Amino acid sequence: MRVATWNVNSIRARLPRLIAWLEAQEPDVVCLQETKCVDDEFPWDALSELGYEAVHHGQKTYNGVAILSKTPIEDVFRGFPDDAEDEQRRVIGGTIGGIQFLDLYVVNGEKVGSEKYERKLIWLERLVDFLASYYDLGTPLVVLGDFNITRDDRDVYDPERFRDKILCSGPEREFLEAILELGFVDLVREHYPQGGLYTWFDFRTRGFERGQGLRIDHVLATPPAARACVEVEVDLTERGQEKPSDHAPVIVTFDA
DNA sequence: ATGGTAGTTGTACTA
Repeated sequence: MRVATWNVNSIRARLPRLIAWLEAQEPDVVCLQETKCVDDEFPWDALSELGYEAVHHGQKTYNGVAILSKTPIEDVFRGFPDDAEDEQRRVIGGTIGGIQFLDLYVVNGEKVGSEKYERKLIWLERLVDFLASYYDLGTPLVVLGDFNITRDDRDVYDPERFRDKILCSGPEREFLEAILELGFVDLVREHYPQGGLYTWFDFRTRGFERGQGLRIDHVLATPPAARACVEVEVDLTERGQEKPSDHAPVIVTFDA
């Protein structure tokens, strides 16, 4: 089973690329972030024509997550189960082929010390509580998506430039570590311990053209899922296409 | 310390 995560930065703007990428890569499961649309604008038919069933938790203009799958998606839930408000749609979960998936678009946080940053930390605390209380972490579970956090300096092209800045600050990284301490394996790190493999490149600084990126998209797996992982790839070719997202897809392969 | 681009939107906001 080939499983991908990709922040598409608007599924409507990215639809031509998404279709070409699905045809080329033929992943079985795709977790998307930043769909930036409501259900009525979601490209159900185009995805169905490619053989994908989809579940979506979207909103106008911002956020939005979706799971695409060639086989049935079961036990779907949208948002944290205890979130009555759910104004920012950042979470969707489901089970495919006996593996549970949790697709996340973590709050960006704008700038360390800002109000959005404080909301990011509160959101992350809630995520850790949710993972610890909702799941049996001895079962196959993959938590993946745009975490908007670098794990450590190996994930930063210029660590000094980003020292204690947003996406790299200590408190953010501590929440990512807290998730890993629950027993998750960071699959990209496991396969590329040397670092220097990035998933996001800032449009503003022409980061991709300069090789200046960050690894902020992650695939975290519980031990039974991690043991089945045989291959990990960041699709930098996609990031170099015309009209790309600012994020590259991350693809992992699980042996059946 | 700041800005740069992109998407959606509507003449600002988020990333």
